Amino acid sequence: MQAKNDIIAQDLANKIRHKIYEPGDFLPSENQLADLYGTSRETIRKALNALLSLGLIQKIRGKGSIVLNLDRYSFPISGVTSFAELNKELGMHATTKVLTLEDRDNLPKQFIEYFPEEESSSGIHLERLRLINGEAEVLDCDYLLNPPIESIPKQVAQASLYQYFEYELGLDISYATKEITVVEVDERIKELLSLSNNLAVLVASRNYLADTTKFQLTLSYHRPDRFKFVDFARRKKIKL
Amino acid sequence: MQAKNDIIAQDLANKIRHKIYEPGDFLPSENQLADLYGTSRETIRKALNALLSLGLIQKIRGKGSIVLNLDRYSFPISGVTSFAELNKELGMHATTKVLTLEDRDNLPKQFIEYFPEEESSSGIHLERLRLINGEAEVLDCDYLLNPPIESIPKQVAQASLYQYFEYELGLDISYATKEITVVEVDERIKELLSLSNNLAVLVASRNYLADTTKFQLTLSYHRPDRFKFVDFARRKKIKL
DNA sequence: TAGTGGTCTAGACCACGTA
DNA sequence: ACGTGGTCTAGACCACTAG
Repeated sequence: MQAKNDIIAQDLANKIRHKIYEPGDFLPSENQLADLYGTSRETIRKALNALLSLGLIQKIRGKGSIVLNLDRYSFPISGVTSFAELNKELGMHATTKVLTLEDRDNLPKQFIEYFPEEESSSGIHLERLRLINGEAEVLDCDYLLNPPIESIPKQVAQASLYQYFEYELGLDISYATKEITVVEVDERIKELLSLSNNLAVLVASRNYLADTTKFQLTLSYHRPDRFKFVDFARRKKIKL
Repeated sequence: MQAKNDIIAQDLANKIRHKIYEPGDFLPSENQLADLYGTSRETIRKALNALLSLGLIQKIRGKGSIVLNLDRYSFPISGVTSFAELNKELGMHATTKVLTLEDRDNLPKQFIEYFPEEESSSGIHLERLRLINGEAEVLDCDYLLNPPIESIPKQVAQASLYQYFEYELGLDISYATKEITVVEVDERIKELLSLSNNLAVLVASRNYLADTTKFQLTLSYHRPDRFKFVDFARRKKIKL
């Protein structure tokens, strides 16, 4: 059973997506929405907060909730999302070539620099080349920690890891930390990505389950000329 | 008057910062916190949600709220934050050299490719070189839109734009969209940043006030070998 | 003055984890 | 059985924007 506030948030997001509420429009007021959805105002507010943090709306006191411009220029793709999901969402028609899929007792060399804390963890080493229109775009190097991941069927590596984790294994993927840098790569990666020099954009991430178990380390090497990371951010009220 | 839930969130964040609650510890339960702070549980939950989205804690149903590991490896610096704020927060001892500060009737050429929608907007063109230990690190090129920004005193350009906007002008800085790419730069930028080739990391952002007024366009050119962007992200429940 | 969002409350019921 | 977080409610008061 989905929470009522999530259902409402999803419904409003869909209506914004399908231009039932257009950028610049005001949503119905919170009281009206509460009537519309037959719920309390606090529940409506929780739904609106979800849209707020996604950058779909902006709330203006005394006036209402205005739909923001999410088209053309901005296109937040950050978050914890798999390549397969992005591919589907953006209609990229990408293909995946599995280069490596092997069980290991310790972390492959290339990962140690970025994830030294997992040096002696057992897991599954997975390397996949992502191609768009036949051109190499990204090299995804994953290390799936065991536990909690016992094994990866070959066709899953080819398709969607996240769908397998969430729907087959019932894992609750929750959060990630990411680090974007520019690095020098070796000849192998240079050739795989058809780079003109030895620089690539590296996105290194640690991915966690809802119970704080770390389950995935990823090194994503991107072609610098194709890399683009778009983000929506709100000014923090809390100072760390 | 600060909202009670913000005060509580700030207080808990401080206690986590100062290791009163350490990574791996559980916070007091929501009911206990409600008693401690003399407030209702829903207010506590709003405070905890702020810490959740910052990546400071993880809530586990049936168990409690556990403090996450924010040290060593991860260090979320994303969001809508000015260089002066980062400088202070991280103790970087950076200096700023103002290269350009002039009123304009239209957008400078270099901005048009990234912000075509503002081509004929008047504003203030500001270029600042950020140095750390005397070495050029970042070139920040800003265009402050007029309105809402009328003018920038020279010493403000030297110090903190955001402090001036928020405390002097009373502007309510609210959100931003950012785009990170790798670009080829011209000779001028190459020399300013002492680049060995003509590649730089570009962070282009549009910054908005709470009433959705766009007030700042920024092009930040970073040395690739020094650039690092760290982010914390939660898996989205809402599908766009 | 009326309507909007911002905040807070006191209580309720549920689902999950632990013992 | 008990404590935890997850959700929802109906109402209250406030601050702000508008006509």
